Parts: sequence; structure tokens; C-alpha cells
Amino acid sequence: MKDKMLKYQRIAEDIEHYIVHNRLKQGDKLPVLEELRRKYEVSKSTITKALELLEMKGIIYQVRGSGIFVRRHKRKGYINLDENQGFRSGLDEFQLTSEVLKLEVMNPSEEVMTNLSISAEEEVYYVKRLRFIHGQRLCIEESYYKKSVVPFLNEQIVSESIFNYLKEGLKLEIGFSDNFFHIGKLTKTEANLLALRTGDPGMYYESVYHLTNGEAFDYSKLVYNFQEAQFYLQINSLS
Amino acid sequence: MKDKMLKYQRIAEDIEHYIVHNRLKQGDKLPVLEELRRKYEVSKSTITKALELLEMKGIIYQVRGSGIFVRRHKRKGYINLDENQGFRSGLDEFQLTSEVLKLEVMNPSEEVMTNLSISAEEEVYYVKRLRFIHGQRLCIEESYYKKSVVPFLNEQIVSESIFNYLKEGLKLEIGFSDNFFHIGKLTKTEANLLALRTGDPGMYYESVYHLTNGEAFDYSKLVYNFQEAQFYLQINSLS
DNA sequence: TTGATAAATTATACCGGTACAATTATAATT
DNA sequence: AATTATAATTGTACCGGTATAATTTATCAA
Repeated sequence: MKDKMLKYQRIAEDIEHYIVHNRLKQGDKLPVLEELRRKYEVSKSTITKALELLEMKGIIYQVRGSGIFVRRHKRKGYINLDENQGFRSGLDEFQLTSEVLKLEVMNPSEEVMTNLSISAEEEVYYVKRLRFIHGQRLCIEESYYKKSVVPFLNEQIVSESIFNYLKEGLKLEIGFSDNFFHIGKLTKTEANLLALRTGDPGMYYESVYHLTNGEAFDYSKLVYNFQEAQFYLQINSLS
Repeated sequence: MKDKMLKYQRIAEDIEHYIVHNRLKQGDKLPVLEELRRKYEVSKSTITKALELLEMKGIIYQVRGSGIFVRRHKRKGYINLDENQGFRSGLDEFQLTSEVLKLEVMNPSEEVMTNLSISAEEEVYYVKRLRFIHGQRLCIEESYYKKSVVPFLNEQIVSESIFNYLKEGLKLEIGFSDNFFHIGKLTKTEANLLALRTGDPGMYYESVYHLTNGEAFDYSKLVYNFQEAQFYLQINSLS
């Protein structure tokens, strides 16, 4: 769990726990920087780094001349897109299960080659799953993993959280992802899998995940059930 | 334009321009940190800050021990949700126009009171627009602005970019926003406005915008045309 | 040629300092 | 009481330093 956590990470985590544990709400004031610095016995810049991390995560916001405040929104039950590597929603997990429809090694199609920037020779794992949230059909998921990065997958792993396996098992570090989506009408096949009707609304979501060194290793296509899926996204002004 | 730009902002902008101007692509290497430091004649930490900003914007990624690389995805025509304050898509703007359906001062409904954290007495501007992209119906937009923050709006302002007016005209600084969305079927009224059919797919998108001091000032509800709207979202692993 | 080992490169963590800008609290003035 | 000027608070910009971890390159041995 704590492979050798950095100071600022540990502090950020501690402050987040403090916020959650004490049930602080939007706008509540945290101790001032200098006070935090004394408490954790680190330099000012380390505290600043920790707070910056929390700010990016949408946990706090800082106001110059004023203080450090808690940032929280009220709505529950939304999938947080900011941290959708395995659908963790802050601290309380969603109850997700999966039915594996297909698992095989194959050569990439044109589409997969483009999105993963690989040649036709390079092999990929293909995983097709039906995912459930609280027992309801949430989405159809088709994923392609570079075999050179993810050398082994089996039914067992794939029926649980793949990203958890990638991080804990393979010690892969995910750096960033590109995500594309649009709305459309379900085909007959899709509708059948989601227990909906042909032509019903669906959200088509594509992701390309990259390691910290920039290498793309996973291309995934999802089709969401319009009745079950609702999303949250926090956006910070960058300046 | 350059109210008094900070060093790291100016440098970040310069590097971004360099990337665009020289048409660098995904994975291209930028000069090493020490070289940039010499070029811009600033301290290491200022360069670091500039690069951090570019990294958050999804322009570059950095690899320890290796270097600084350009991050670009290929797809065009997607609305970038990361910088959707007025729908700027990087450097090339979308061709957006608006038809104003309603503009008035009113007292907030329960829904608006909740989302803006205000009382029934506080007045808000209500703006309803139909927005077009390249002449096609893109979305219906209903926005509520706190009158205490946005004291004046007129037909002229509202028919153009409201956020541009808020930033340039009122010098408001937007800090962050909470965004919620889900998929559904269009009502008759919505379908009429978007020139679609009742029951066609639609994306329902809600935003709450906050100033840098944390105060919520704008609550907006959008309904997107499924045929026109496609979205892009870059997500960085935070650690 | 291969594969292991060492060295150089490069970004990041962390320190502690000064200066400054935005806000808030206090005092002075009307 | 309300306004205005002043001071204190507080987060941010920027500096330049040491140490370290990840990667790449160079070196050496088999």
C-alpha cells in the first residue's frame, strides 16, 4: 500500500482523511499554511505541494490572503470521471461486478493499431465484459491491452478489477488518458446486452490509457446504459 | 490581454506556441530543463512551475530520467471539457453562434437556490439560449447568474460569449466548476428546439461555476443534440 | 553479440529564504 | 454609523541550493 510514500503525499492523504473524518463541508476553513507546516514539521514548499495535490483532486481550494477551504459537492451516486481508473469514487467504492463475454489474444484491427500506436504484428489482449452496478447492467466494455505491457490475463483477473491488477499486481503506473465520447442510438446487439431497446439512447465512450512514460497500453470502448449511468466531473481553471 | 503575466505563465505560453508553431507531435522531445532554464534566464523552480502547468493542460508529459515530451491526440472536432469556459478548444475556436430565447431577472427556484447556495430573496439573471455549431443546432442552454456577481446583462452581451464578457468585461476570475451529466430521451419541447424527434437521445449536462474565492455564481443546464456533440476529456493521474 | 555493471543524464523531492499580492481586521476619520 | 485609510494576515511567485530516483548511455566481461 505505502510503497514509500512521499512526504507531500502522506500529508495530503492525512488532510483528506481529516476532512472526511470530521465531516467538513464546502467552505469550511482549514488551518493556515504556517500552522500546517508546524504540525507536520516540513518546509513550506512541501505543504504547498500537498495542498496543490488536494486542489487538483478537487478536495480543497485556496484563496490568497484568506485561507484554505474545503471543496465538496453534494450529489451522490455519480461516477467520477477524474479518477476513473477502476471507478473509484473517492473513498466509498461503487458496487461493481462483471460478466466476462470474451477473453483472447489477437492481432489488432486498424482502429486498435491507430489508438495504441502499434503495428499489425504486435499482439493484444481483447477483453469484452458486461459490467453491473448494484446488480443493474451499467455498460458493455471492450478493451485492448498491449501484450508487451500486460503479458498475462486470465478469467479470474478479468472478472474483477483489471486496473487494480495492473497497479497492484503488475506495478504499472498509469500516467494519463485521452477520453472521447458522444451520444447515439443503440444497435440491436448492444440493446440486447443492456436489456434495452434498439434505438434507445447510449453513451459511447472511448479511452486511451498511457503509462507514465507516455506509452499507450490500453484502448477501451464502452457503451453505457442511459438509465444507470450518471457522471461527475470537476474542472479547475488552469493558470 | 497580458494584465501582468507571471513569469511561469509567459514561459508556458511560449513553449505551447513553440510546440504548435513547429507542429511537434506526440512523443517529440523538448529541450531539457536545464536548457530551458538558461534560455529563459529564470530559476529551476519557475521552469518547473511552467512545465507543471503545461502538464495539467495536457500539452506535455514529463518522464523522470528521460525528458520532457509533447502530448497530443489526433482527433479533431471534439469539444474539450477541460477548458469549457466559453468552449475554447485549444487555439482554434469553434464557430459558435447563439439565438437568445429568454433574458430576464428573476427569483430563484428551489433547484437554483440549492445549486448556487442562495436564499429566495437573492435575484438571478435567467438566460435561455439555443446554441449553434457551424450553423447546426448544438444545444439548449439555460443559465442562472447571481445578480450580485453579474449585475448587468443585455441582449447584446448574451448573444455573444457570456464567459468572455465575464472575464474581459467584469474581470471575474473563475476558479473551478462542478459538472454533472447523464443520458436521456428528449421531451417534445426539447426535441422541437433541437429539430429532433421526441424520445431521441440527449445529453443532460449541469454545471456549477465558482469564482476563485469559492463562491458559486452560475448554474447552467444544457441539453445536447446527439448528432452534433462529441466531447474530449484528458485525465491525469494525480500523485 | 550479448548481457551485466557502472556512469552520466534528467526530472523530482525537499529545504528555507525574500518579496509580493489579495484579503481581512483594525484604526482613524467624517 | 458609515466610510476611508492603515496594518496584519495569508497564500503565491520566485530564487537557488542539496539530495535522490528513474532512465539512458557508456563500459566492460563473457
